[in-house]
This record gives sequence, C-alpha cells and structure tokens, in this order.
Amino acid sequence: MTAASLRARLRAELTDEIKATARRHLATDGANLSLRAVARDLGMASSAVYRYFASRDELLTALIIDAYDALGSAAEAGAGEGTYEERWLGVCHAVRDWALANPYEWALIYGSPVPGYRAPGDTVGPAIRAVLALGRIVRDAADAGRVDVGEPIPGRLGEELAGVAERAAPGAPPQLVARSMAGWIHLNGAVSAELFGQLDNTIGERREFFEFQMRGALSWIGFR
Amino acid sequence: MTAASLRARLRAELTDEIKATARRHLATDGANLSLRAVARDLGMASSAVYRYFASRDELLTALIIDAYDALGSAAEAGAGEGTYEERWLGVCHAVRDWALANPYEWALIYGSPVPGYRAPGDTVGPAIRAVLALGRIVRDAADAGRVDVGEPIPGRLGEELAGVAERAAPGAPPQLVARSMAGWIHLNGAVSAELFGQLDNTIGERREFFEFQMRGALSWIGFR
DNA sequence: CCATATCGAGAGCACTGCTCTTGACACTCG
DNA sequence: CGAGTGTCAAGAGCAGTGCTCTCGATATGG
Repeated sequence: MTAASLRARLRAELTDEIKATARRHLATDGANLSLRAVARDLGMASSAVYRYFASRDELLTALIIDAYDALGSAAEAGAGEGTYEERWLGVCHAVRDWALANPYEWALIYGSPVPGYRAPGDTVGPAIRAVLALGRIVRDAADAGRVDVGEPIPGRLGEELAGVAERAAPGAPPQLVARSMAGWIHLNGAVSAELFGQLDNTIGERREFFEFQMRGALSWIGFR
Repeated sequence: MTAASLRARLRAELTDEIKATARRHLATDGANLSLRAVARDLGMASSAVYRYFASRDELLTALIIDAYDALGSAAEAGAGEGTYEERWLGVCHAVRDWALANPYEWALIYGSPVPGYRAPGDTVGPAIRAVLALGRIVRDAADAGRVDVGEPIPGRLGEELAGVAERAAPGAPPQLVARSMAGWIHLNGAVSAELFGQLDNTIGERREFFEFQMRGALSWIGFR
C-alpha cells in the first residue's frame, strides 16, 4: 500500500492544505470564501482545486464535518471527572472554549444556513456528538439517582420524546431527554449570543455569565 | 410639502419597492443576495439602485433594521393580557411565530454575522425591543411579588448586572435582569435551532417542545 | 424661463464559481 | 526497461457579481 500511496499521500496532503487554507479564509470571508483566493494562496490554479473538491459547497461541507468532529471531541474531552454537576459544566465550558477558539467554524455550523446548501447525511453523525456528550451525563446522573426525574411529558410530544429516548439513550426517561436537549439548546444559544455580538456593550464578564446560565440549566434539569 | 414631495414620494416608494424585492430575494440567496438581480426584477439598471442605497451592505442594513423593528412590534403585541406567565408565554410564541413567518429575516438578524459587516448604531435601538418586552414582564411580576427574587449574584458579574439593571430597568434586582436575559437567550436558541434545522428528524411537535422549554425558563426564573 | 439638482441607463473594471481543453507527469503492466 | 493509462496543473473562457463613471433626460426652485 505504501507503493500506491506516493500519489495518494500527496493527494491527501494537498487536500489537507486546501482545507487549512480555506479555514484561514473563513475568518475574513465567512461562508462565502473565494475558492480562487484559496488557490492563489497555495500558488496553484483555481481549476486545480476542483480536482480535490468538486465545488465550493463540497469544500464547505468538508470544513463543516471537520468542525463538528472537532467540537464533538472537545465536548467529550470536557466531560472529564468529578461530580455530575462538574462534568456537566465541564462539557459546557469545553464547548464554549472551542467556540471561542474557533469562532468562524462555530458560525459555519451553527449560524444561518447557506440558502441552497443541503447538508449531506455525512454531517449528522458528527453533529450529534456534542449533544450526546451532554445527554450521557444527565443519563448517568439519573441512573445514580442524582436527578429529579420529574413529571412525565404528556401528549404527542411525550410519545415522540419516548421514541427519541429509545434511539439515543434506551431506558432514559423521555422528560430527561427533553430537558437535556433544552439544555443543549440553551448552551448553543448562549455561545452564539456571545460570539455573534449580542452581548456587546452589555456583558463583559462573559465566562461568569455563561456559567450562571449553565448552572441554571443544571438546576432546572433537576440535578440535586 | 406636497409640491416637493412629487419627487420625494417617488423616491420613498421606489426605496420601499427595492427593499420589498430584496426581501423576496433573501429567501433564495440569503445575505449574499444579488443587487443586480433585484434591479432586474424591478426593470431598472443596477446602477440606478445605487441612487437609493450606497452599497449592498447599506441595503442589508435597512433590511436588518426593518426586521428588528417588525420583530420588536410582534413581541410587544404578544405581551397582551392575562397572568404574568401567560404574558411571558405570549411574547415567546409571538417571537417564534414571527420567526416562522419570516425565517430569512430571522436568519439575517440572528444568524452568523456577515464577515466584514459592521452593524451601525442605528440597529441597537430596534434590536433590544424584543428582549425588553420580555424583561418588562419579569419586572412587573417581580413588582407584584409574583417572582422569587432569589440569591443575589456576587462578584464582578453582579456589579456589572447592577449597571445593566440601572440602565434598562431601574430598581429591578440584578439577578432578575440576568435571568431575563438568560431566558431571552434560551428563547433565541430555541427558535434558531428550530429554524436552522437542528430539530429535523428528531422533534416534530415543534410548538409543544418550544412551549415546554419556555415554561422551563419561566419556572427557573422564579415565577410562582 | 433657466440654472441646478436629481435620476436612469449603459459601459467598464476587477472579481467570482465553474467548465473545458491542453500538455506534462507518475504509475502500472507487459 | 518501455509503452500505455490515469491523474494532475494550468490556462482560457463564460456568465455572473459589486461598484464606479459618464452621459443624457427630467423635474425642481429661484
């Protein structure tokens, strides 16, 4: 395989270089980065880039998948040790820290969807890693009896949540799945609000305010 | 004034027509709509549009301000009558309903910021109307003793929040300001999650799930 | 009525994503 | 070791973009 890989290795390396350069351009041009500019930075013709990515959308998709994966890894690593509360806050801060370190990639995956862009199925796997990392902690805490399970959710939403629980965390109470998802959504909103400038001229103590919110989610979910 | 307004009226009308057409293009092209395409739809030369908006950014800014204003009006109208809980949920649903009816304008104001685009100061006034509508309800409820004020927030965040309270709602306890803001951020995240497709293939009962979350925020804030 | 300000249209510049063709290189098989 | 094959980079070219400038036409105000 090493024989065939001389060409393959060059291809893989150049693919990575293109992605890295594109990631850099993300900072200045956002989702409408210029493929030609990326090629120019690499000293190659724009048409040559099309040997590696069939379109600009495909390049963006690659960046999106990488971003989801990196965020998922960061979130999972943030779970760490300690009490369930500490693990929860650990994941929250890990997500926020990653977003602060990679704001343009965060915007790419959680900002407004590019019209006409259809996310391929490859993205959903990496996309749910972060929320699953959160859910696992709630589930573990619930198994240990450290979470007030609370009232079941009635109606069709309740049934639907039971289905979600079945697929994502068999045996977990649907209402805890719902509250975990709500926690993730709040986390997501808090990070986006901070990154997208909604806290400018209002809140300077970003980290403290974020933790205040995540502790609130924690208590509402029912940790005790 | 009617004398001078023949030209002025035409100008105002055409300005509105350009914005309306641009709003329509928002649906297909998002923030990178084509000024030329807008002009084409209006049967005028692209250069003529520049008599009305100095740049594409300026056109987008006009759309952004209009969107903030429309959302603010919808939120304020949603406060309506009833108990404090009902008013809170009324605003939440009003915001969500507006976003569902105007998804591309929501994406414009709460999606990823366009790199290189600097929001002019004119946007902050309309931008805060919605969150103020929420905050007013919490404040009213607190004045009526229907909210558990809870523990004060210590440290620099607490001091900062006291300043925010001073400016936005004099006399209101800083911790309630913080929880109101957190509620708005959660609301914002919930709407964005729904609109940006993060609930696809997971939650179908969108309205119920949204209300579940907003009731959660309600109880965490301390309504009783 | 006439000077002035405003406006629309068109040409043009530099840029974009993307396609197609051409020629060079590396690899594989006989 | 040499011929054939697949892969690659480069360049030209097309249609589209934001934006500027110039040039006539039209309405406004003194």
